[in-house]
Amino acid sequence: MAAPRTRTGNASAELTRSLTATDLGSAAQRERRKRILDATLALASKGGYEAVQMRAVADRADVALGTLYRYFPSKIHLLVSGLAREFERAEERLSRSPIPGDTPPDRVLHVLSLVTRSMQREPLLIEAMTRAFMFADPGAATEVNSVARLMESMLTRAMHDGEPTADERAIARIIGDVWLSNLVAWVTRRASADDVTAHLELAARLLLR
Amino acid sequence: MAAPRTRTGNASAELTRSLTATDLGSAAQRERRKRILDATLALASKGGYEAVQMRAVADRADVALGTLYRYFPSKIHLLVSGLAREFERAEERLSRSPIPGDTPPDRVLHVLSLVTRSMQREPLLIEAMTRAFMFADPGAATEVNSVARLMESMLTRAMHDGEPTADERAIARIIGDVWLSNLVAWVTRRASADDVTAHLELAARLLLR
DNA sequence: TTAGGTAGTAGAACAGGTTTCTCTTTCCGG
DNA sequence: CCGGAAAGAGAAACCTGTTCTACTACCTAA
Repeated sequence: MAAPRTRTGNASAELTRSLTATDLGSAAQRERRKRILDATLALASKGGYEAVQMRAVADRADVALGTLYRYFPSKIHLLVSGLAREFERAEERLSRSPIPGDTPPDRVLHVLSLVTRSMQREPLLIEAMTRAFMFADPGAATEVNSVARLMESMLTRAMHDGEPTADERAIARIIGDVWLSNLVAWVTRRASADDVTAHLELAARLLLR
Repeated sequence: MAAPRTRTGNASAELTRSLTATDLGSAAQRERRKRILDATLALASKGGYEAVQMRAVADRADVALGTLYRYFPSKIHLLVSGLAREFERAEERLSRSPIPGDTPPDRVLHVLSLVTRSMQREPLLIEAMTRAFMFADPGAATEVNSVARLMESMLTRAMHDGEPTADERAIARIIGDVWLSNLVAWVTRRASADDVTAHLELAARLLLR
């Protein structure tokens, strides 16, 4: 990034972690956090990664720059936290009704096709969140991890309701890996949305035969 | 990045592309390009992505900052071009002797284990190049593409000598995808080198059974 | 009530990627 | 050899992520 001046001090070891939703006692704080993430996603939707500028986010969220940094210690934390919130919402939506599809691979592909559709609906938003996720360094591991967990749980749940077997879990992880790599390829325009879908279907076919 | 001021002008359409090795007629230019990439890799080895600072690269390569930007229009182009050079060298080395391993999956895993070993030998270098590759935007598509091509050709060649079948190509691509995703997980310390190896072996086993 | 700590605001300051400007130097066709 | 274009040097300027300072508001425990 611009000038990640060699991080000083940092004794409390909590300085590099975003304030998670549960940390925030006061309603005003939850409200602030929501405004910040809303502003982030709005800017990302409109102009992608580069449009998510910290001053712009702070302005739009009606918060001082210092406050923004208190809630999210870097642009990466901010965007990945936004991604996590989107995943949480998606999982909530998914859990409300059974996932269509007769076989596990069908259902996995159905879930992933939702993402592919959102790629076409909100390309800049997906670009911003994907690039942040991929660019993250260990300092944002907590946030990245929670996204990875959500992703995996969505995929394993799609395979079937009960507890997944080890192989099923492995397959879900591989499909998730293919999906991530293809997302990256899509961001750099090396692959179209149709390419991504085709590759995912092929992977599912090869893995679940 | 810091200040990718909305790119102005850019009429020649060549401004956003690195000078490839073959573009460079003069020996002095090839030499300059080599010095720049050497400096880049040296700094990356020592301090990872954040240590590859454009002014530092220019200094170390004994080149003016403007010249550096003439050769590589951004830090991302620079690092991804360095990665491409490494891949070319690796492919050259690989093509000199047959790849060990009795079965296609064995050979693919052998090739990938070379990378895993280099991850342990030069973690910061791998971190720098991986993050640049993953963070790339369409402006660096040319460079990213050439890396992707090299990677795929290395993997398909590892499977066996002749022309690969469509399924083989697909499998190589999937394994490459798994590898990339795991590289990212390794960079954020969500996965150890052993985890990466284990996941790759598992993927190979599931795909090539 | 009051001292002290926490969260917030406003704005300056700093760092590093990128651009721009102004020479010099090098190269090349005539 | 000559003049102009292209390439390079050097340095300032600009933009945006990040950090820091000074100040205010509020909340809580003594």
